[in-house]
Amino acid sequence: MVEDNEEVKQAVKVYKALGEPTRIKIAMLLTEEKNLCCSDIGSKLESVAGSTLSHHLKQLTDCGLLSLRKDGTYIYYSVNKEVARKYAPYLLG
Amino acid sequence: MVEDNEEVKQAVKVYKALGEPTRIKIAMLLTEEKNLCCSDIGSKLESVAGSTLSHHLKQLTDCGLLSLRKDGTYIYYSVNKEVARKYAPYLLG
DNA sequence: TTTATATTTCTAAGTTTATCGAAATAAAGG
DNA sequence: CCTTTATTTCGATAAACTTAGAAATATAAA
Repeated sequence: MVEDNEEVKQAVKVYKALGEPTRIKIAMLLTEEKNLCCSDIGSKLESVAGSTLSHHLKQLTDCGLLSLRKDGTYIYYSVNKEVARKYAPYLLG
Repeated sequence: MVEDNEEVKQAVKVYKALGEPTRIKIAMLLTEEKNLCCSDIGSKLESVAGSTLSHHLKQLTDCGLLSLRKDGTYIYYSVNKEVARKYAPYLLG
């Protein structure tokens, strides 16, 4: 019987996060150019509401794939390369 | 602007397939032991209806992650290692 | 040919997800 | 303090997904 340990749970979260076109594009954007903020990212995608983007970024950070740094009103996102390397090195090119 | 080429579409499909607990377990099972048939796989998971299992296996093969070999009434599944290596080498341990 | 086994397809239910707009929160600048 | 900008939370809706049972299909075996 296959079990469901914490590492597998994280893998599922990461893959669920990447299994959506907008989110994989965000992840790919951030491997090319780090430290983009929410609105920078929005301007590089087509027509996504801010609230939608916020949900996507939350999923990507909750699974550990993105990390963030707050600076004033802005939040700068980057790819957490260790997590990407472990589960989806495809992102790193 | 980020574009949506065929390779990215396959990546999304693969990650969507792996972003579900039953399916990632199937994929992991099949990296350990190749050439399992649908009912073998079912017996290694807990309580999944045959029809459900069939849908999961279809998703995993449609994205290219599994390949299959028919033999009589049975269908034996294996992991397509090239695809796994490209998108999710995590599966290969 | 009848029976048994393996798998798929169909249909339907219940759940989750993606999305948006509007309101709320947070911080900066005037 | 008021305004602007950045982001999140809330509430709602439509689409997609997971699941299962029943019926259908396919193959093998008796």
